[in-house]
Amino acid sequence: MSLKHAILILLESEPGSGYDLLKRFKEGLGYFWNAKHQQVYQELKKLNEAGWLDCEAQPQETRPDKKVYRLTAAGHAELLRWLGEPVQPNKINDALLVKLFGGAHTSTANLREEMQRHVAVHRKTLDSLLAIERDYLALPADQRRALRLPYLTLRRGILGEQSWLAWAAEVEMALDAD
Amino acid sequence: MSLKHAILILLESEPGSGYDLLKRFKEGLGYFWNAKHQQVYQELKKLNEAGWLDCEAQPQETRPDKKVYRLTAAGHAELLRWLGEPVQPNKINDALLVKLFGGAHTSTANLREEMQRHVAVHRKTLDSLLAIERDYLALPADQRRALRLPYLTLRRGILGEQSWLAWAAEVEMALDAD
DNA sequence: TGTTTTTATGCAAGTTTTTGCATACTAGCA
DNA sequence: TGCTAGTATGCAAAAACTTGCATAAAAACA
Repeated sequence: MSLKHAILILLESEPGSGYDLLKRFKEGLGYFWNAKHQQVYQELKKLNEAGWLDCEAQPQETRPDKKVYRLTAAGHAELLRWLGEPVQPNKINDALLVKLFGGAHTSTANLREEMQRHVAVHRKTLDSLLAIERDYLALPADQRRALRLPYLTLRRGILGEQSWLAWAAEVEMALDAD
Repeated sequence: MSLKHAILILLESEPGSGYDLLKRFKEGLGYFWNAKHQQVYQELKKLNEAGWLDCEAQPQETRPDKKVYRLTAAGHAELLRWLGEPVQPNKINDALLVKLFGGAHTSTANLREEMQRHVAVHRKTLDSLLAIERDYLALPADQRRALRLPYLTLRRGILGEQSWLAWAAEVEMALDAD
């Protein structure tokens, strides 16, 4: 599992607290790796106990204290080890498709509504991904170069969402044919 | 979670044993809902205890006994309830993208190899989905009509894999530019 | 004849993830 | 002034899922 390694990657580029990581997840990695705050805090604790992270409490005047984590040498080594190892192909668990698969037992209207809800979500995601892409493309060449691998993951999101919406159009046509 | 409901859907169309269900998973649902055999057997036990399934041991001469499960009225009601309820949008956890996101800490050659492994898997999946589609399209109209919802899930698989491969071509180009 | 695959089921232990609850202070809005 | 959103962390329990082990007989194959 890669929550561990997602965290290592984020902390490798910059140390931070659990809360910081959660914000960074939302901006980038979160599009293809989801984690609740409880899980991130737990995982940080475990990674710290395993010796992959160091933790330093950072007192703040007006806010609760931050615990700032950073990679240890062992953590860095583990990240490199993981990067050198093949990751196994993704398993997909998609409840919407399960519902559609069994959709014969419910009404077409119900399926149409369900699809519309999901279309709205996917369109919104696509919009925000395209906005990120516009910002990226406006960067100077050296910064674009530095971010070219995260950009490829962004492209995956964009192509994936576009493909999803194209499929949804097919589904709509098929359901309308009833 | 929908393993429960995936099982209910499969048993609604035809009663069967855990082993039967596993085979049916492989042929269809398994492309978008994964479950190991242990999980299916456990889940059947739970669904039986919850009163959604009935179980009847079916002795066989040459084979170990089969436990054939079928929906109860309560199970049927639960399936309808679930179908009427919105499913929440899918969460994606894709380790390959995590690796690519953090790929700056490893070699381009390593990333290229990783991509090639995944391309091979996705191409194979796409091929088998296209083969299923060919069979479907060769069916007489009434059978095609009966299977039109599962066919839509097949289309999702096909469009998704094609989109994945198009993305992989982009990645290959980007990595070659190094 | 020996090996692998298929049929058929399951326990036990571990890991991962979710859900629900809990605290506590600040800033901005109405 | 009271409400909502944001900052910042966590425990405990449950649910979901994986991994490893285990049995047992038949069929297919080489």
